[in-house]
Amino acid sequence: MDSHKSDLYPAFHSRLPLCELRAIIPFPRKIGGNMIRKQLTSFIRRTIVDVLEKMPADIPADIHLETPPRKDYGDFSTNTAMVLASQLKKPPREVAGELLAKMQGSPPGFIERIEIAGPGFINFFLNPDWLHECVRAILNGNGSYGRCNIGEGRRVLIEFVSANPNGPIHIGHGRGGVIGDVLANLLEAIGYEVDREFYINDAATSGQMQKFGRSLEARYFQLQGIEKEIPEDGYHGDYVTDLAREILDAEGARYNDMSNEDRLRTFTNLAQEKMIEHQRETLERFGITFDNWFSEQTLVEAGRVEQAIEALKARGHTYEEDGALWLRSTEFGDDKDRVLVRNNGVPTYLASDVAYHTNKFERGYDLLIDIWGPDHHGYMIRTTAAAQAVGYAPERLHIFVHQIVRLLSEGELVRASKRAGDLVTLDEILDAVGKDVARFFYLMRSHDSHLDFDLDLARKESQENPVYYVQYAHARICSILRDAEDTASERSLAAADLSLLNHETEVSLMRKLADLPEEVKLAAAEYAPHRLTRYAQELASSFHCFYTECRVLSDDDALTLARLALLRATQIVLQVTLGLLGVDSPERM
RNA sequence: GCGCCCAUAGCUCAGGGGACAGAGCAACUGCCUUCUAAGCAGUAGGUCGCAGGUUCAAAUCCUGCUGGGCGCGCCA
Repeated sequence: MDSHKSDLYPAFHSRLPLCELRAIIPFPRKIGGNMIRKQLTSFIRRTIVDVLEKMPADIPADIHLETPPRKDYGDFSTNTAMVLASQLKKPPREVAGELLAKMQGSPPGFIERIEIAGPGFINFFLNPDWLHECVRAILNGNGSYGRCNIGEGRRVLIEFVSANPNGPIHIGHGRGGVIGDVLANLLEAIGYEVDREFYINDAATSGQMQKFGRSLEARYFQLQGIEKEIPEDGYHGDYVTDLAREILDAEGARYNDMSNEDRLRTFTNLAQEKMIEHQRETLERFGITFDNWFSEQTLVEAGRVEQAIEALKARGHTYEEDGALWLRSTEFGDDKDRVLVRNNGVPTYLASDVAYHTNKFERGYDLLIDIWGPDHHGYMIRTTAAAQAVGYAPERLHIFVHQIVRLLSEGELVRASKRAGDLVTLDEILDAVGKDVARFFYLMRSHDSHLDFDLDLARKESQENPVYYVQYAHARICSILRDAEDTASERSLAAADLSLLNHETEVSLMRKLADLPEEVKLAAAEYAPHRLTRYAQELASSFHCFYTECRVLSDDDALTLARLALLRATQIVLQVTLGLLGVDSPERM
C-alpha cells in the first residue's frame, strides 16, 4: 500500500485524473455525446435519488452507463445496482429490482423496456428512433460529430518527439510522434486548445553537440580526400556523411581555411541546423507539424536558466555541497537529491528543464503534457519534483513515457545505437510502408507495451493489413456514392425515411456510429490514442457486413435513399476517425 | 541492488472491477452473371505466468514470487 506516494504524485497517473473528469462530467463517468445518453443518465440519476430518498453525498464514480457487449443486453446498460448493493448491504439483484420498479413508474418515451440481467445489470432497450436521430445528427453535423467541449477551451501544451539535434528521427521517435500528434487531435476534439511543441536541446555548451560538429567536420574533410579522424566517441552514422556531402556540394571547400576554432563552431551550428531541417522534413512526411520548435539555447541566452535556479534557491529547495548546487528533490519524493549546477559552474540539463517548464507555465497553459521515450523515465520524478519546487501543482504536469520500439528485420531484432550509426530511421519505415500504415501500426498497441515493428511483415501484409481494411470501407462507400450522385444530394438524404433501416447489419452499423463520441472522449481522457485504431477496425467491420448483406442501390427508391443516408453517415464517421488518426481516407483503392 | 514497463489463442496484441475473455495474422470449410472479394460467413484454437489476499463480483485491484525488456552520471 503506497497511498503516500500516489498522493504526492497524482501527475503519474498517465491520464487526465478522474477527479478532474468528474468535476466536468458530474455523473456518470461515461456520459455520451448524444442526447439519448444524457437523458438516460439523468433518468438513472433521478431514479437513484428517488429510491435512496436521501442521496448519498457522492454518487460513486464507478457507476457507468455503457454499451453492453452483446445486443441481447440492450442498447445501454448500467451497473448501478451492483455498485449500490454493497452500500445498502443487499444483494445486487434485489437493489436492481427496487430501481427497476421505480423506473417503470415513469419511463421516458424513448425507452421500450428495461430488464435486469446477470449479476444485477439494468439493461435498457430503446426505441430504434434513437439510432435514426443519431444518423441525422451525423448528417447535419458538418463534420463536428464526435466532438464535444469537455475542455472548455483550456489550454494544453503537449511536448513530444524532442529528438536531440544530432541525429535523424528514428523509429522510437516515430512512436512518441504519433502518440503525441493523435493525442493532441483527441484533446482538441474534446474542446481543449492544444499546442504541439518540439523542444530542441541545442545548448551551445553541450558536449554532445560539439562532438557532433567535430564528426561532421571530419566527414567533410574525408570527402575531399583529406585525412581527418572522427572522434572516438563521435557520431559514425552514414547520415553524418550525407550531411557533409550536402555542405560540400552546396558550398565547396570554403571552410578548409578557417581557423580550427571558427570551423568547429561553424560546423557545430551547421550540423545542428541541417539536422533539425531533416527532422522537420521527416516529421512532415509522417503527418506531424509542430506549432512551435522551442530552443533550449534561447532560454540560456535570455538568462532564464539563471532565473530558474534563483527561484529554486529563493524557495529554499537548494543547498551547496562539494562545490555544486543541489536540488533537494527528496522533499518531493525523489530517492536522491540532484545536481543543478556542477562544481565547474555549468548548469545541468535539469536546470534548463526547470527553466523550460517554468516558461511553459508562464505562457499560460493550464496543463502540460510531456511524452518521453523509455530512456527518460528516470527523469519523471525529478522533473515533477522540480516543477513543484518552483511552485506548480503536479496535477498540471503530466509526463508519460512510452515503451521501446525495435525493428524486426528478417526475423532479427535491430537495436538502435545512434553513435555507432546502426539506427533505424523513421524515413526507412516511411519508404517501406508509407505514412498511413506506419501511423496505424504504431497505434495498434498501447503506449506502455513494447513494440516490435516487423517491417517485412508490414510490407508483405500490405494487402490484408488493418489499415487498408479500414480505408477500403471508405473507398467502397465513395464508389457507391459516386454511382448515386444524382439521388444522394444532401437535401434528398435529409428526407430519407430512416425507419426502413431495420436489417440486423444496419442496426449494428448505426450502433457503432453512435459510439464515436464516447470513444473519442475515452481515448482522450485515458491518454489512449490506440483505442481509436480498434474502433476504426470495428466500424469498418460493421460496414463490410452491412455491405455484404444489404444492397444499397435497388429498385426500391425509399430504401435506397435510406441506405444512402446510412452510407453517407458512415463515410463521415470514418473520415472523422481516420482524420483523428492522421490517416488518409482514399476515395478509390 | 533500486525504479518503470510487460507476461492473455500457434504468432502479434486488445480488454485495466462486472454478464459466456476479444481482434488481426496463421490453419481448415464455404461464398464473386448484381453497388470494389483489399470483402463476407463458418470451424478450430485459452488453468488470462505462479501463489496468496481484498470484493456480491478479479485477466483487471493489493502482496509476494518467476521470467523478459528498459533505465538508474556533477551526459543530454
